Amino acid sequence: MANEKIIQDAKEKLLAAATRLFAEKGFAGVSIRQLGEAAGVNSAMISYYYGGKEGLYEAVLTTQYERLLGKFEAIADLKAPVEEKIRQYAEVIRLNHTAEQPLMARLIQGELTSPTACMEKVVRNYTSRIARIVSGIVQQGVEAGEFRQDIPPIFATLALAGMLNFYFILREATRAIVPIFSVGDAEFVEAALKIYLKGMGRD
Amino acid sequence: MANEKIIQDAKEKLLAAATRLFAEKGFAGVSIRQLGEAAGVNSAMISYYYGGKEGLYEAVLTTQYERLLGKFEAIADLKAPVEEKIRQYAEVIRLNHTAEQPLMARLIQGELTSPTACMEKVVRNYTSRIARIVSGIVQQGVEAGEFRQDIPPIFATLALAGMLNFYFILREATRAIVPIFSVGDAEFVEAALKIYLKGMGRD
DNA sequence: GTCTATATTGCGATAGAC
DNA sequence: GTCTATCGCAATATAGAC
Repeated sequence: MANEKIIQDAKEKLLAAATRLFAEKGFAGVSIRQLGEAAGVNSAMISYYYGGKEGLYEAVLTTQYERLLGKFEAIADLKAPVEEKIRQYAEVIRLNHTAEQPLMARLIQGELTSPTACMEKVVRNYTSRIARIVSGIVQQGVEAGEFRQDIPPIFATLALAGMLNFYFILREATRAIVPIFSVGDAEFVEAALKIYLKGMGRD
Repeated sequence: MANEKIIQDAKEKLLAAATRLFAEKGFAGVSIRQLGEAAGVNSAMISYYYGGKEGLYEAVLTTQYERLLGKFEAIADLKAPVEEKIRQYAEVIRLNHTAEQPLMARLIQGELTSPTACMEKVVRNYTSRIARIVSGIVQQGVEAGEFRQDIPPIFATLALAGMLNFYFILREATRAIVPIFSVGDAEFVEAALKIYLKGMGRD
């Protein structure tokens, strides 16, 4: 029905605007009035649809985490050598911070850095699930004899995730002033993978 | 004079309490009343000494950045092989997130992730200075023939900083639920250095 | 220097008209 | 479903007494 379409529109417009604004200013830095105005929806609708500002925030976080989780699961399920999976993982991280939804990455990183009290469970839940999936990929490399065996897979996972994500966090914070980031994201990812794949090599 | 001592005490107590509270809850998440109460100082003193909440925040950030910058400069100035400098750098990061001032690290990381509008210049200034110093250490390794030459030093620096810092960011956000972090920080740092030093090796 | 009291502004949430 | 109006509260900042 057309009515349901309109409702969906208002809900989705709120979700989209909230994703952007929360990412830019953090949960405490945005008011429901700003959220409503940015979405072109009356701010009272936030309570109506999401039960309040916190409910909207949780919806934003969950949506973005689910999207990311799905991508990592798809990579883990591929029939491919481990190096190819690692490269695809890196590419998801890169796209995630650039072309696709640059702000969503910032949102998740922000919540990671200083979690809102009420969101801790959500963050911990998804973080551990993602870590487990990527760790499984590294484990595959160890079992295939391609990766060294003296590093626990979860440590190797966190090292890789850190190399890639931290660069983009920093780039976002310092871009346009520091000349560091003039070379390009793809070049950094390539360099990081060189270090990582050699560092994890078995020989 | 005793009077100056007392003034200094109030200023310092505010700075110390603000460092802790801003780190825990972020800039927007703390009120000047909370800050004053935690410091045992009347909240009106914040405007008196620091010109307002933002001025206090800037003082906190600058103080902590200077502290960190000094440590990295000291390492860069050492007469030591590059591997030793890299290990000391990692140790500073580790201590910075654990024993010494665990919350201050969170504060800086938080500001890095989503800078307060008014703090962007401060963050960019210190970030670029720190990046340049650590990059100089890596450059030394390249020139000494110990590190590979096909990775730009600034990329190698960001990769190292990312491996180490991201782990602690994640640990802080997920600790006590996810069993990932039961093994210990020093063990992770050792594993990360193994990957990094082998990955950056010249052979 | 310190503190009380307060001016002013903005917040999140909701009752009630339509 | 949507919007206006408003309640109750908490925020920062400051004037002015001491």
